[in-house]
Amino acid sequence: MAIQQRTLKTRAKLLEAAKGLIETGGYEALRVEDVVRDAGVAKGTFFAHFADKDALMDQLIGAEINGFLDQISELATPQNIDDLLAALMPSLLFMCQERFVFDVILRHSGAAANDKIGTIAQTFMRHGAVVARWLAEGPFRKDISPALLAEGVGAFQIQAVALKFCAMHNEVELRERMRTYLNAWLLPT
Amino acid sequence: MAIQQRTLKTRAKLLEAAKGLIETGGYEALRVEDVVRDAGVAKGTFFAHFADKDALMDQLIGAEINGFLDQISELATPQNIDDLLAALMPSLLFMCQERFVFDVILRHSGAAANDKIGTIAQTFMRHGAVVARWLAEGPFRKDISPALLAEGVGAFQIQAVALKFCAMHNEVELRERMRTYLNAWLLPT
DNA sequence: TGCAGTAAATGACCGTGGTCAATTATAAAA
DNA sequence: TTTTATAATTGACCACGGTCATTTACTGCA
Repeated sequence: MAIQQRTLKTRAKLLEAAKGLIETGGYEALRVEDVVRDAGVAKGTFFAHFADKDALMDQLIGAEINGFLDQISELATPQNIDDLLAALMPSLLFMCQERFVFDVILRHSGAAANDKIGTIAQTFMRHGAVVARWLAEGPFRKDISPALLAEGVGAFQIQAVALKFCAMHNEVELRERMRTYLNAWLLPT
Repeated sequence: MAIQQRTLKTRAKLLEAAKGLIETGGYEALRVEDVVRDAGVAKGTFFAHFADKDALMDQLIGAEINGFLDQISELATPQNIDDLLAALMPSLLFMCQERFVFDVILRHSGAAANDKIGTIAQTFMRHGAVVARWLAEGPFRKDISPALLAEGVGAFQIQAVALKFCAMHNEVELRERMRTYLNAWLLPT
């Protein structure tokens, strides 16, 4: 039996309700009970559409990140650290908005063994591909592969955001820290 | 009024019970109710001693990591990537044992704004100091500060473990990935 | 149009982390 | 010793994510 119309409708209602609640209260305060109330369905229905609350988070946050990637993909290859930094900042700032969001992203950044790969994990691959292409084409170090360079950029992005949430290191701004990392990683002397 | 004897006794009982349960069932399966049952106290008592379940995890996991740091601290300064790698592997493997443990570590790796700094966050600082000293003394790149180099090593450690949990990249071993990172970061050509 | 089989939705129920007003133990002061 | 202040403990209770047997809606077929 094919997928029914109401299935799509219900899923859309759930997503719409969740988005509305997040707009007012942020991600951390989201409650499944509120989502199903606003969507006008029963609690069990939610879990027929999403494996768990985290799966909903994965979809919503993944969609946001994909938005940034759409923007980034249209850019010309950055020719220096400043341009690269400018391209990376928006998604970095998004990750910074809520500690909770950052934690969700960390949890989902890698696909679990036999599971289907999630939205956020997909964005990480997509992000890696875009950055690798840039690094291959731009004036950056060429002694290691673009893929490895991109992996490193990803690692430093996580590090920069993590330290942003850390009281001990707040005196240095996120952007400046990221600039320092990129210079050291991409243009060693 | 000074701290009472029974306070220390109760806390010790709770920690002992938790350790026992983790030995048999691992960290993820730990339940507060089981801890208080084994410790012979009421549930509320647990939360008088630990802000939440995560605070207990922070203490237990932090203690383990401090054990590795004690070992590491006695080592002579590594004179090459292989020796450095050998020194870093034990704690890396510990982080790998359970996805749940890795998530706890990530959540606690930075201190929250106005909170007291946690055990795991302390181990990260301690680890950074040890690695920075090594990198300052050893035959590694000198164009950037030892502190920055150590921060990078930390970032790559997280990256290596994260990819270990990711089905897409499992073909490369953790150790080899870490070696690749260290070579590229510490000895750029 | 009615029937059969399956997909979707329901909501009472559960597990577990966390709260708090009430109670009990402790130690200092009288 | 008795009183008193406060630290420590208790357990009933709540919040919220998640489950599942039952009910309802849909669709293809006779």
